[in-house]
Amino acid sequence: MEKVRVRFAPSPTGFLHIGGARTALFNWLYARHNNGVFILRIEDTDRSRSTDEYIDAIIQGMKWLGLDWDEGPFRQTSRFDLYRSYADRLLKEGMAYYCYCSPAELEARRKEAMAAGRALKYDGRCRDLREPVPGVSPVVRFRMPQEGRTIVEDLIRGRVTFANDQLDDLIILRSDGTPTYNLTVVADDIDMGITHVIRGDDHLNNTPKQIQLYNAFGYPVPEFAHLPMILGPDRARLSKRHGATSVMAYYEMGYLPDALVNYLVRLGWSYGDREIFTREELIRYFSFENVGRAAAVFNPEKLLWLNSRYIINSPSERLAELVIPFLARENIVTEGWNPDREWLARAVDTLKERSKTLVELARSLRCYIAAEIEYDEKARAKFLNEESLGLLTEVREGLATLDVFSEAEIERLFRSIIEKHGIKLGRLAQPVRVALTGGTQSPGIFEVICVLGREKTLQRLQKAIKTAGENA
RNA sequence: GGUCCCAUCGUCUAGCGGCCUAGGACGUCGGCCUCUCACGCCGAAAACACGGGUUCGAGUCCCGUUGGGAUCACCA
Repeated sequence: MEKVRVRFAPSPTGFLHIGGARTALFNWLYARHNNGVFILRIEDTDRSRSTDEYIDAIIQGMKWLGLDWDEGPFRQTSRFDLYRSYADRLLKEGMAYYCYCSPAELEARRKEAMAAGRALKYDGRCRDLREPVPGVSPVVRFRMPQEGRTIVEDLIRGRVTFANDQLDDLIILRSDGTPTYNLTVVADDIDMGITHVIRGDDHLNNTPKQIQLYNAFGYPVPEFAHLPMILGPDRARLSKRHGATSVMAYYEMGYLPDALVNYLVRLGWSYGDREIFTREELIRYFSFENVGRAAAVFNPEKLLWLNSRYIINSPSERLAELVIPFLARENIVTEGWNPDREWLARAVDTLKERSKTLVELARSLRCYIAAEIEYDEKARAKFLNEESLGLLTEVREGLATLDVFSEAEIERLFRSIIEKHGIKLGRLAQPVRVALTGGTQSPGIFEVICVLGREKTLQRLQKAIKTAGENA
């Protein structure tokens, strides 16, 4: 069988967004599953809206997601000669013609058609024009067959039939000679030997037109697979007004790329009851058979849950590395901070099961790293007072003289103190927690003490004892 | 408006005629665990849009209705 060749073809008129990322992902998965080739092609023929910054942003997004491509990136703006030759062929063979209608005329006729309830379609009045209209630079239109039907055999949708008389004589060359979308896609897909066109559902209506172009050029059509759209909570197509749609925004918010990939793939694809997959599993199991047909609502809560799962399952050493930029961004450390990695990993280890994002992880790391901690006012009032003063002092003295500063030894010390006073562990742990972290929520108190180390612990206890004294 | 697509819990989905008393996951609510918060564990509420067929039998097949979405550019 012919080697699978697929492409992701974004237009650089914005950042890589969630919808585009999923299209890229499905292409990538299909390529990898079939040991095929994944091509990145930048569709930048609309030069007024395309920018190099967006191209960079798209590439950055792809890289962050780990969607590596085998060929490209190709830019359509550097392939105009190719499109020109395809258009010329059509012109020469009478399958395309010059159209002299002005944009204003076209617009007027469209309005008219809309009012009359007809299809908004070019009426073909320049089809059989013999002589050029002087002083007008024409566009080139494709002579679309008007008889019969065009059938799209879609790997996801099944058979979709279009009546040819619904199809427009589409413009393939603008009046300035530049090619338009439908021409460039077909020319490129032919030229690049694309075997499977995997793209958003919004292109389904373009497909019969493109099939006619393939026919005109005398090339067999590729396989098509139209993916369902991703919707916002209001069931409208996901867009900026729904909040974060740029892939890199999820980096900023502390998401792991694998979590986003996992979430995106499950939006519209399933594999029995399974929710969490490694990349290798995704590649192994991926198939269009399991891709759904209905549009899916993007659910940030489930993504957040998945991210927390990925954080819990990531090695702490790895998380320690990943969280450093976030510590800097949160102003918890300064740029260029170079911690003891082993210590950081231990600190992360105590926090990762209570952090849903790297941002949360960074923030909760603050109490281990900061030189000074601030007390939460309510926590201070409730736990650093006359009642805890003695206990805090006892803990401090005990810790100061502990032979081995280990979790086991620290716990032994705590147990002996509560036994002596006949109190529950909470009565002792909470004041110490506030003393060491400033708040009432933290990892296990013995872990905290251990990670903090003897020096910092004693320092903070000292300060808390002073505060408790003043509060008494 | 024309054309095309879609339709199972709030959300993502399993289901490809009998295994469905409709399963899983997120979220929600209760409980357990417990030094706090989490994690984990147990449990609960929660869906086949509607109406016709076909069939011994329909969430599953067909038709219609309704409702959503996409598209109809010298954008891609």
